Amino acid sequence: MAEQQYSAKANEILNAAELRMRQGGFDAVSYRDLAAAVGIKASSVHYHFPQKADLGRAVVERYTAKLLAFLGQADDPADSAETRVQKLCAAYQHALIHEEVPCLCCVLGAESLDLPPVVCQAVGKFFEQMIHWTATALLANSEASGNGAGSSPSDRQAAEVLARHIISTLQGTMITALTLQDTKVLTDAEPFLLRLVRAKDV
Amino acid sequence: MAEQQYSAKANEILNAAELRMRQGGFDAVSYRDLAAAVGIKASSVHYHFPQKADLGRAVVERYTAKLLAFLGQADDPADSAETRVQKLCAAYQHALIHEEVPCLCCVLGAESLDLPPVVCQAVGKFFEQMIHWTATALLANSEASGNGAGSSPSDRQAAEVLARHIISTLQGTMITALTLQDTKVLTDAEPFLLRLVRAKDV
DNA sequence: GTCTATAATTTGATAGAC
DNA sequence: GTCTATCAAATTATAGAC
Repeated sequence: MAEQQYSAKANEILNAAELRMRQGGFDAVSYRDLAAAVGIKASSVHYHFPQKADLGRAVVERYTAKLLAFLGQADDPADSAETRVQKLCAAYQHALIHEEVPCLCCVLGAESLDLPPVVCQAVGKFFEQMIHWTATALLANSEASGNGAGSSPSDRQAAEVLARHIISTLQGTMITALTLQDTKVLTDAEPFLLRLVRAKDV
Repeated sequence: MAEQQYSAKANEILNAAELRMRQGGFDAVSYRDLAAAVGIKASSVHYHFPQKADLGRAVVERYTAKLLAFLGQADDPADSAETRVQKLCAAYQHALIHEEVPCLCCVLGAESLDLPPVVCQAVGKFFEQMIHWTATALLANSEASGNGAGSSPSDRQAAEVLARHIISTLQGTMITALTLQDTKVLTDAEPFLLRLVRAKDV
């Protein structure tokens, strides 16, 4: 969790690279365009990120850390499972509606089969961590309530399955929202997901 | 619905282009690679598809027609809404598990913001037609059963929302399945979706 | 329909000066 | 850290012969 992990200029480059990747995928990023976006030359961008695959990995890792930081502790006792999933939905809605680009790992995940290995691994780790956060968010609730024994292995497994489903649905709705140019698909998903969260507790 | 819309060689090219696009997106396709795949030269591929955007559009349109043909009539009275959604799930499972590549429009949809306009429009049309098929599949059931009045406008709207959600979820689970290298995410989605279909009828 | 040849551009990446 | 200069390779696309 070291702050200032990248220099100010390196962060500018990562910002520009993240935006382009979220618009058009890994191949949409070029050193020339990044250079122009941050006011230096392409060879100077290579100084900060020698290989494009390393740049890609850095973008994904920073993105993952940012999103998890926004979501906060998955087992914050102040929240219910429903509230936590709402927070997750809000994060995805903010990305598409206000930043006007889909989730980075939605775009990169779709081209997984053609991604440089280090980038592909970073995307895989993003999904693992997001699913872990969500599964914990679903479970922490039932632990806090009545039955003090914590969550059983089968509870954990059910939460994992539901968490994967929730993350997947959010990614998919972003794609449909993009193609139909209508963010309603994404906001409409929230009640469907919350229904599943509630059904799980019953 | 003209048969033989493309020559045999053009179809070979479309096959190769579809595979590459489903692996790595629109930019992953190159005339050189396509030429090598079908045993001719790049300039000869240009004879069949002068512009790359046209090639992309053709791939998407043929893909859309193929999938809709496989799904068949959305209001076949022999099936229930549940059976029809199962058929839809089966189509997506077949793509990922047996063809070992995700849905073409999952990949292209994710890079919508950077696609040539004609390709983007074709992808949008794919989603519209898939959602229309699914909404009809959901409604045809309640029409066939007891209340002979057909579906009310609010029924149609609810079916549209659910249809968009189902299509979106299938796309999203493909992405997660790819990144986790585990097709279970996709097969696990089916019971969640069928639950929503059943809940709608109650 | 397919070929050779070629054009014009873009790409990721490196060497070396300042 | 940033620059100029340069490279080798790949890209879409066209002209014209067969």
